[in-house]
Amino acid sequence: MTVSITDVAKAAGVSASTVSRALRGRPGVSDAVRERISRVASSLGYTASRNAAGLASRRTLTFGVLTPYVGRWFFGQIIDSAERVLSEAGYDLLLYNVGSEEARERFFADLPVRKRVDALLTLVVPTEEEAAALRGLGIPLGLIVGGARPGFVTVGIDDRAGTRLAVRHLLNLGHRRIGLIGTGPTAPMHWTTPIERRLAYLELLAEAGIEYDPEIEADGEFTVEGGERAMTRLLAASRPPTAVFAQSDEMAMGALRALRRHRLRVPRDVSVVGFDDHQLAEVVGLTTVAQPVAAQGAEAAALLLEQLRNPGGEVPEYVGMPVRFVLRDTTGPPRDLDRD
Amino acid sequence: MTVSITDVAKAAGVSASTVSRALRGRPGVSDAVRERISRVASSLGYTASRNAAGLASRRTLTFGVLTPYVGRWFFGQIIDSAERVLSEAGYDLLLYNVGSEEARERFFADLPVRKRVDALLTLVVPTEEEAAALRGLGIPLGLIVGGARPGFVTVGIDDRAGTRLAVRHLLNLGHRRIGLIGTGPTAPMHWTTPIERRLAYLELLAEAGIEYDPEIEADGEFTVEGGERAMTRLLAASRPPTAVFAQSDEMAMGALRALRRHRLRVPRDVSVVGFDDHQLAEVVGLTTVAQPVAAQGAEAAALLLEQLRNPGGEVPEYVGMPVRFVLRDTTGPPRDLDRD
DNA sequence: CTGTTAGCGCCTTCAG
DNA sequence: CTGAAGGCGCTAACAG
Repeated sequence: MTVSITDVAKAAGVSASTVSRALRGRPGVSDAVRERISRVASSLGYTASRNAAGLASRRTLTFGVLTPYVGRWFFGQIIDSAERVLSEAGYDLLLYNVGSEEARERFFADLPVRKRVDALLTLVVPTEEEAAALRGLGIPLGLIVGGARPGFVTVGIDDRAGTRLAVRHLLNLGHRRIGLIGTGPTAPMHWTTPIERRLAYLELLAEAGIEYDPEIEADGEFTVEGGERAMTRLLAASRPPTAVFAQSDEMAMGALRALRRHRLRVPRDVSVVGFDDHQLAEVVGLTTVAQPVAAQGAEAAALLLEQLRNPGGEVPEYVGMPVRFVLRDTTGPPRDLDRD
Repeated sequence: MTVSITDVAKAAGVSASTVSRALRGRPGVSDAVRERISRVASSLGYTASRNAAGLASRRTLTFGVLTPYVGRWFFGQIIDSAERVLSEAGYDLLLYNVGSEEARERFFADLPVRKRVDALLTLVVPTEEEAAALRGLGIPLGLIVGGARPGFVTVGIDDRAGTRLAVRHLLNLGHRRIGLIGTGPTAPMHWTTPIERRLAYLELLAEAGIEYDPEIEADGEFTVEGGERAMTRLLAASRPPTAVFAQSDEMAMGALRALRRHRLRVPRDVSVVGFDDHQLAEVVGLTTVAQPVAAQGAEAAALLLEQLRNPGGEVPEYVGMPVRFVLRDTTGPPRDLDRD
């Protein structure tokens, strides 16, 4: 039913090896024969099975991508850009969504990518154990996040620098009560982004001689809804903030929503800064810190491809991408400069 | 280096067949042996190669997903939800982004999924030729879109009904000059969504005795930026609209942005309705038509799985999902009721 | 330049 | 209940 290489070989009156060589453009086939074979192959609608080819050649021409979300903007952008680079290079992409604890365990228990992919790019930051399991795969590994991991080509941004841009901006405007929306204390330790951003926030407050107030820090779960709940909590503080730094644009948008519900004007009553430069940040006029998202996916994919092409070659351990402050409409001076 | 089934067989003192049977839970292995094998396998870190297994069994336990975008909200949601259902069922997901004309041609020329997937779900609406090529794969096929296609299990919504909800709302508010942002005349004919939505818009205008004015229809390319440009064009019309129906929330958000730039207030000066109920629609208070996006992906995946489990079984040709009108803050009565 | 011979790692008969 | 043999579709040596 499905046409195989021997079918083509017979039809073209040659051996299977010749068909294989001809179709893959390898040397050692006369032009005449090669052309005849191509014609026969396409008339029969033949395409080599990548699985079988991979089995024989030990190259699957497939990448694995591990992600905690597909539907969230940041991850979607990265998968999209990585896929473009890979398909351009002739690679397929096997996608694993390990967002739930359950799916994650299942993945690391089975490691279904074993012998199935030539390289793996992960958007979830592996625990030490998980990282070890991945290293055991014996293939090039890539990671996108704010800090390097041994054994992985890592692409990321300087979360601290980005955060400093955001918080410094609020300080320069005269804010002294600056709230933080990030992850709560339950955040997994291996996912460094929120930790780094929080530390930079604390650092800047300290530098400005402002005392940290836990009452104006809340967990926004890195989602719109979580950001909304977090902002609501901040507003209920005994002394609410005049400005808020949200660790992601999605949480910032949730915060904006909460403010609207409370009939508070932005930035007159409260200023808000996000992080990411989400596609819709411009639509809502959100002041934020931009990071090149798609570029990170493309770069990571390209580095892994390079590693596959040139196994002995040197690979950077960490590639940092630039961050950039983007001033829009959600930040302004505090209303009561003398309030604090 | 990488441990194979024979390694496990040797270590456990049995044959490879027995290992295969034991690990896959097939009958015909004594409990004692089965347990010994599992222990040995996991101590060796053995996982069967899905590629090799697929070659032998002719079942790849893999789904192919064809999509025009990954990073856009609608598609990301669908891929996400489909992936959940599939990984739950033990299937892997091979993702193909055929957004560019080039990638699309490459995909249909090679059909790299051939012999590589057990079923295929497509989020791009294939042309007749492409559909034929896919049918030639001889595997269950799924499609997510607003209309059925022969040979595909199709999941979708009633685009006309959804559009009617949106436009009727504007009419009820008293609007008579209602603009349309969708795709231009260059839209590919096989992608029915914009066509259907446009037809429903025209129908309703006709029913209301309003003459269609091409000057207040513009192409928004189904993106935020495109929507912004389209709205700008509508505002430049000799008689600008008092309300706009955007065929997607992303375009509607672009329209909102354009209105803000023009210092027009929403809904006082112009009303805007979108379509989709994007995650951030609530944040910007966008009135829209909601469709169950994730549910469509999950349903399509489930239907294909069912088809794989029960090849002879009956399959619905088309599964329609409900749409629902969501009233928020971007719509109101026209300012000058007597203006038109 | 081309064909033959061996597998790749696994599953599926078919014997026992 | 278990093992041996054969083959899935292809590529990689090795001969000519």
